[in-house]
Amino acid sequence: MKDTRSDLVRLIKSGYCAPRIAGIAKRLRQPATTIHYNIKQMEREKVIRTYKAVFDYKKIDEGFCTYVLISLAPEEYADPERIAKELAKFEEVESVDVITGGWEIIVKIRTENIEAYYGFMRTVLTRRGIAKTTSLNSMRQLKSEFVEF
Amino acid sequence: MKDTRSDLVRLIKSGYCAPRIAGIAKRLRQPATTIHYNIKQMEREKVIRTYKAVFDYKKIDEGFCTYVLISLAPEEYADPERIAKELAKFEEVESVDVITGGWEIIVKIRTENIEAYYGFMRTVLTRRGIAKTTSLNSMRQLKSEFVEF
DNA sequence: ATGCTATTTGAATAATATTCAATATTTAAT
DNA sequence: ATTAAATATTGAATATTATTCAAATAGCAT
Repeated sequence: MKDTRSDLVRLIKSGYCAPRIAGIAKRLRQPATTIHYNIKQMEREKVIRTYKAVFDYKKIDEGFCTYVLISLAPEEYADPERIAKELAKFEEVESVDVITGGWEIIVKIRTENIEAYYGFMRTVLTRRGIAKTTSLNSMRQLKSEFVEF
Repeated sequence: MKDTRSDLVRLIKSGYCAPRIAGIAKRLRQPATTIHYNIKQMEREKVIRTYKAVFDYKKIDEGFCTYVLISLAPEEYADPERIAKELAKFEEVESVDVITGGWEIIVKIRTENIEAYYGFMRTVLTRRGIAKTTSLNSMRQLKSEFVEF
């Protein structure tokens, strides 16, 4: 058996999907061409960024979810985006925001389990510029990516 | 002009999309029927929960993004999910998690602006059971829903 | 090796997206 | 209010894509 599944997951995690125009048209009781026109317009204007799949993350070995609050070292205050951009590159990272409040960055991370998270933490969240981290572990996810569980 | 757009946004925000099998097949250099078989399997097994659109949220009047750390009142400790579930119902809420650490719940909220957020905060985040909230405003989003900006 | 089950695949069909041209609606200027 | 220009809606025709089906192949347990 080929391992098609992980390739598939990787692709549809952030793209390779499309709107179901016929279904939308039926639901909104409008001609498919009208729906098509409006959606293409939103795509052209970049209102829609992409289409993607949402997973049951436990079933794709990303069941362990953590929010990490990051305090930067003073020398990074001038440009918190530098580190934020670096963090965004990792596939384990679902989201990265530069924030106000007691911390500079919040990152949402999905790994298989606590060991994998510990590994990520040690290799990534200990780099120069990151002064301190606070991990908030998700024990239960009621909603994610606007999708209720 | 009909207001097709907001209907459209509402629908594709959490569904009414599908994988582009032909595109995936070409990319992975595999027959479309093989891709189709594997994807249908993942759908049956509920590995894939749904397909959805990702937006440039500023362009759909959801540009103001906040993470809220919630401390529950002691009488809610036994069942933090009760309140978490309630919060998940609001369309402004992107995600809700019950967490470990200094707070019980973390919520990600998207509103048009700070006034709309204030309104949400006053009506929703002040209900019985919620003892204290800490708002972390997103000043810049580098990644969201696994999609880099 | 044998049989059994799960997966892969190509050919045929069904369904859907897209294009195009015509019509209707909105917008802005006078 | 009238007009002209730009934008949006729509049905019919076409192109593309998903899906079904049957056959072939590969994996697995005994």
